[in-house]
Amino acid sequence: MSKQNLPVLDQTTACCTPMVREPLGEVDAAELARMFKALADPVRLRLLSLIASHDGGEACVCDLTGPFDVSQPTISHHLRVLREAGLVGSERRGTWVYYWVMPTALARLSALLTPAQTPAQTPAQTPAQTPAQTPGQASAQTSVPEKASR
Amino acid sequence: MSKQNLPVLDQTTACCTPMVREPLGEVDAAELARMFKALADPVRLRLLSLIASHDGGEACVCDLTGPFDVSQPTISHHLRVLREAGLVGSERRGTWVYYWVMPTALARLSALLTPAQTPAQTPAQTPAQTPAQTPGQASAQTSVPEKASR
DNA sequence: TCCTTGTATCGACGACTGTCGATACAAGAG
DNA sequence: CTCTTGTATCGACAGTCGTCGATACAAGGA
Repeated sequence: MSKQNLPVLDQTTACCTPMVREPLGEVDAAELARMFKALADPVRLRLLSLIASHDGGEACVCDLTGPFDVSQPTISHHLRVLREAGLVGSERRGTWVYYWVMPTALARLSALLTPAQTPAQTPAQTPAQTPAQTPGQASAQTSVPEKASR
Repeated sequence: MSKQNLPVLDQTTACCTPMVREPLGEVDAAELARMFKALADPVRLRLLSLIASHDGGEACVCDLTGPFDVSQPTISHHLRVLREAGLVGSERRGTWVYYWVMPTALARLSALLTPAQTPAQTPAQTPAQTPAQTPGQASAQTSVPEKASR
């Protein structure tokens, strides 16, 4: 925890364009990676979905410690990670502390991962051996495409 | 690398429902966390955007090692992480190896993070002190909401 | 055949992360 | 005030991750 104490990520700087359109800059990539890192844990993912799907869009911590096998300090730690990534907000109300999701943060990540605007068809599945541009120099690569499976 | 050798994640099992609708199961959360973990690095995020925004939707590794400060083995390692998470595919064509994004994988994560179907208004920003359901027992919490900022 | 270039794997090392028990803080009840 | 309950912080520890140099493998050219 002695790394950097950037207080809380908020979505003011980086982009909302799908990454298919243009490559990410270093600064945007670093900030987005911090948000994805907060999502990169099964417990946090379930916590987030539990909060998001709860009545009223928010949940008390006492509703969140039950469904998990981990201890209460661990749940508290995960909630802090989600909060510091800007994915949830929190508020104490009397005895209990409530958490809710930040829809703008989720929407931003969702938009980033949107494959394309044109909903034509999935252009993968076989990359349709478009030679694109041969990296070094032009050479007709008519060799058999061989899966680099491992 | 001695952990588990699950070969490559493919999107056959888990859901495509936004997590706002229903809580994630343990199995789905674990698999989705593996995919988000692959996105949780600035270099991998930039690699993915570089591949996705490249001409023809695919890029040679030789196009990808240039824009980064890290070494070639590190780039190769990151590409492998992306491939084993099911986010990109790869193929050797003669001398060069090409990578492309898997749009279905990205679309699945994007759908999961979609805040809501109803595009009414953002229900956060002030959680609208709905008492929802008092956790332990009914008690009128009319105390002032105080931000649990840190 | 040997040489060169492109890419992947190996082994190592430092940094970070998830988890725990112990403990501290916050707020209400008696 | 003291007690109880809900939540957060503190250290510590094991496991994982990102990075590197060295090296191996793949493919084409001389």
